[in-house]
Order: sequence, then C-alpha cells, then structure tokens
Amino acid sequence: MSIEKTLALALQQSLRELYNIDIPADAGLIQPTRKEFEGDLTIVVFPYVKLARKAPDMVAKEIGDKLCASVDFISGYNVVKGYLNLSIADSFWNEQLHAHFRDTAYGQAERLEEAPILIEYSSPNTNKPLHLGHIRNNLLGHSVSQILIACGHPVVQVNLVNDRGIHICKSMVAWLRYGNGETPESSGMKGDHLVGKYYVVFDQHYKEEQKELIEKGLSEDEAAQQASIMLEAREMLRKWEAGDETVRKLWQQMNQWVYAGFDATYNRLGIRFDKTYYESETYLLGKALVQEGLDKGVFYRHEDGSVRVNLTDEGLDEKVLLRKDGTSVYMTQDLGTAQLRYGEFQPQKMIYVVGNEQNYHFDVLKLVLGKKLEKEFGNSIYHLSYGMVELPSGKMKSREGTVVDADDLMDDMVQEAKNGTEALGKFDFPEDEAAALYEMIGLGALKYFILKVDPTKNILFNPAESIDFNGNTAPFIQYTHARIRSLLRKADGQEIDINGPIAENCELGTEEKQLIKTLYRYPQVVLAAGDNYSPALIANYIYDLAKQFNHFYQETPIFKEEDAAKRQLRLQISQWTATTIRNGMKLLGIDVPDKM
RNA sequence: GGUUCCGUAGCUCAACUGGAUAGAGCAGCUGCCUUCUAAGCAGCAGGUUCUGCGUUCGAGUCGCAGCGGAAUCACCA
Repeated sequence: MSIEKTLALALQQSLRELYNIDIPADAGLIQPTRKEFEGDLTIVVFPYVKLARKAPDMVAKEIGDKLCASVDFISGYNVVKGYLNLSIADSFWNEQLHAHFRDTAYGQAERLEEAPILIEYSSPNTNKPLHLGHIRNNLLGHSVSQILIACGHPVVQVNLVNDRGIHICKSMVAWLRYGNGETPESSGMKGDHLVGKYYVVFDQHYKEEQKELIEKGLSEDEAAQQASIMLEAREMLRKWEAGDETVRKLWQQMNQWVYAGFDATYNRLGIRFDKTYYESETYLLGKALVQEGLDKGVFYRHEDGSVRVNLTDEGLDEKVLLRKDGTSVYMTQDLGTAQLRYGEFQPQKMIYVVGNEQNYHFDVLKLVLGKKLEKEFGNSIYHLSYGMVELPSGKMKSREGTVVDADDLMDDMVQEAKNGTEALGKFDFPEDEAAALYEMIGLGALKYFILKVDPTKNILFNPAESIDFNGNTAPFIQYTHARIRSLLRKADGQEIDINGPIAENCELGTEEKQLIKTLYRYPQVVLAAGDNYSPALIANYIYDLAKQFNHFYQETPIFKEEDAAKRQLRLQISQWTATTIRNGMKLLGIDVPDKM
C-alpha cells in the first residue's frame, strides 16, 4: 500500500476517534511538503476545523499526535498555520530504495485482466506528406498508448487511413496531366512528397483556371464549379466509385507510393500499429445503423430525401447522416467503424486522437451512438482532443505551402544535434555510433518539445528559432542519463558491486532523501498521466527528476566518499534515477544514450 | 450571431485538479571546468495570473459580467 493511502486511512480513523467526523477514505488532503518547510508530507486540516469546533493549530496538533502514535513510519511532526507537516522516518525511505533501485521495469504496473483500450491515431490523408500537426497527433497517440500499457491496460493501436475521396483524385488528375510519368524512383522523391507535389500542382492550375473563367464573366461560384480540372477530378471520383479499372489501378499505384513514404516516417518516429484500416474498405459502413435509427424513430427523413438527426434538445443542431442520394458522409462511416471495432475487440474504451477542431463532430458521434441508438459502445468513446500547432503567422495550410514538413523538420533537428555535439568538442564516437546518437538527440528534442505541453493547449512553433537543447528539453535529460551511466561504468570498473550487500538504514542527506522521495512518486505520476491522457505530466516529472539529480551530482561526491556505505547508497540512488529516466522517456517514445 | 475552448514573467511553458510566499526554461546580467561528462551547477533580475464583481477559512483554479484570441456551427474529412 502506498504511503499516501496508509496515511489517508489513518487520518480517516483519527478524525472519527477525535471528533466523530466521517470522511471518505480517499478524501484526505495529503500533499508533499513544500521545501521551505520541515517535513515530508503535509495534511491540510482546514476542512475539519469547523466540524471539530477548535482552532486550526489545535486540530493539527491533535491529529499529529494521533498519527504519530498509530503510524510507525511517522517520526515527528510540526504545525504551521493549520498545515500539519509530517516527517517520515529515514528507515522508510531506505526500504523504498532497497525495494526498487534494481527494478529495470520500475513504473510498469501489473498487467490487468480486462478488456482492451482501443486507441486510434495518425489517420492521415494520402494526398500529402505529414507535417508538424500530424507529428503531434502521432506522438500523442503513441505516448498515450505506452502510458496506458504502463498502467497495466491491454492496448490496441489502430490507424484509419483516408485513402479515398476527392483530394486523392486531385493529385491523380494533376499527375496525369502534368506528371510525364514521374515516379519516386525517377525523381528521387519520397512517395508521399511526390503525390503531395501534384496536389499543390492541381491547386495552382485550378486557381489559374478559375481566374480565367471569372475574367470571361462567370461568378466565383460558377468558376469554382466549372473549371475543367475540377470537373475531371469529380469524374475521376465517380469512376473510382464505379470501380473503373484504369482509375483504380492508378489510385493503387499512387497510394502505394504514399504508404512507402509514410512507413519511412513512422519508422523514424518509432511508431507501429496493431491494425490499419482503410477508408476505401470502411466508407460504406454505417448505413445499417442509419436505417436502425430510422426504424427506431430517432432519425428522420428530411423532405429533400436526406436522413437527419435532430440534436437541438442537446444544445446542438440538426445533422445530416446520409445524403439525399443515399451516399455516406463522414459521420456515417464513423458510426460504422465504431461498431466494426467494437465487434472486433470488445474494447472497454475507444480513444480517438483527433484535433480539437473536430470537437463538434465527436460530440455528435457520441450522442448519436450512445443516446439516440442506445449503443453501449457509444458511451465508451473518448475524444482525446488536442490543440493545434500554430506558426507565428497563424495556422498551417497545406495548399498555401505554410506547413512545416515532418521529414524536413526531423532532418533539421538531427543536423542541429550534430552541430551542437561538434561545437561542444565531443568527437570520441565511431561514425555509426555518432549517427545513431544524433538521431536520438535530434528526434528526442523534437518529441519532448511537443509532448511537454498539455495536450489540450495549442502549441506555437517558430521555425525561425531552433528548438532548444538546453534547459527543459530532452537533450538535458538524455545528458543526465549519460552522466549516470558513466558513473555506473566507473563503479563497475572499480569492481564496486552496487547490487551487493545493502547498508541498512543509512542516514540520508537532504539531496539523497529528496531524490528518493521524487523517485518514489514515479508510479503515481504514470497513473495520473494515464488518467489524464497526458504525456506532459511524465515529461515535467522527468525534467524535475533530472534537475534534482544534477543538483545532487554537483553537491555530492561519490567516488571520493570514503564511507563505503554512503558511496553504495549514492550509487544505488543514481541507478534508480537512471532507470526511472529511461522508463519515463520511453513512455514519451524517446530513447536515452549511455554516452553523449 | 449561437456553442465550445483559451488568456500566468519580454518569449515558451508549469502549478499535484480549491491550499502555505505563483514555479521552471529561454533571452539578459554574475560566478563555477588541475576535482565522478560545463548539453551542467549556483546566483541576480523579471508578476495587479486580461479586467471587475461574487462564492469560500483560503481563488491562477469555481460562478457571473466585460475585454481580447482561437475553433466550430458543410449533403468536406
């Protein structure tokens, strides 16, 4: 049982005995003591003073006495203005150290026997390469998956590729018209970039043509509708839906190029999916659900023939679920894929990692499935809604070329890592090792930069300023880890057996105790990160830990320490710290080096 | 216009879900490499937490109003 839980129960007991007050066992307000006060854990007694009808300090004192007597690891207490600061005995912290410092899986909860959590993320369109916004999505999805696994949950990671639709047809038309048979091989371009290039080409010609038509006297709307290149794209989509062989073949060819490109990017990011869905295979799903809603009378057929749902009672609007020509809209297939997945995995929860621009869509999806169709799985849908990545100039727009390309950015970061390393004069690496290190540092810096921010908030990225490598960054944390590994190598070289006989109840210095307290907290941070779907909690914790370690490292000699027990203690704390950093960073999808 | 979200140091972000004197990094200024890796450590400076009213023993956090910004309100996805 955790120390907080033990204390909460003891507090509940004390309040009952002292004042006949009943509080829930988990309601005790217990927090780490602020460092400017003496003590380790603090109980705020204000909530009880009214019921106890005594002064705050008196209540704190009485509870303090009671807890001292009933909990053996409390070694003392002090009271400051209604705050009861409890001191925990060194022996308790020593026990924690000895119990965990060797555990390479520290922070991994026992696997729960339960239904899996399904998480969908990435979900790219196949008409353009990934940009920084997609990177945030991918990193979040991957990291939250790792965190949930660390919390003990079985997790199924899925991707839903949007491989069909008018946007892909645009690339296809432009490639046919202007491509001269260009391929990734012939051009040396990554496949997703090549297809993205023709998406832009389409837009350029489309705009030119519109301009010409407007000069001939057409209205803007008419020009947008009648431009020949757009008519061609529409015809292409119609043929695709009719199963036209030539169109399907070209479509497959160009999508294959894109997938090869995506795979390379996913690999570099360290991302893998358990299952990939393709919209070309799922876009017809959901029509049965729409019919079911009609039969139940919760949907209705509008006079123009479309099927709609009225959500005005819920504070939302009317929503079209099926076009008047009977074809699907986005919502239709999302209804269908939710049902499909539920049937396949019986997940306890379905998480969708999708930007907050789609909040409305998911509100509707949940309401329609849960409340209107009364599907149990509708209520298990959770929209992990994250903020946009913005540039100083505003939102990124693919067609206007104001996007930060994912592959380019990764290249830049790795180059930056190389420059930085060389500027610091660290050259003692073989070439292949150095390349791997730059990759680790560069991508680490990028991933951490994104993940340390609360997912719900927007991120501002300024391409003119490179991402930092100092301070609250991955390289700082990676460096701290490398330092510790260096210490441990040195211990090994001196044939000091860290795991050997353990000094019982070593007296703890301030820095040592502080580190143990922080390390002890890690599993709770992982659980909190899981509850809140927030890698940022892990990132901020690991930074705090690394910072504390560097302080300790500076203040406290290890190999110069003559007392063997103390040296042993410090090495054990160091090892526990290294493991926790490694495991925590792993949850962010970031690797840490042994040397840097 | 309706709905939702956001507003904390010059900049980028924290603040354990209502608790003690709001903390970090970057940028600026000072020190520390014959000593376990200076991508580090220590220090200085920087705040009316957008404004006002309210609830509370206690508000950056909750409520109301205003100001400013973003998203959304498609038979696009």
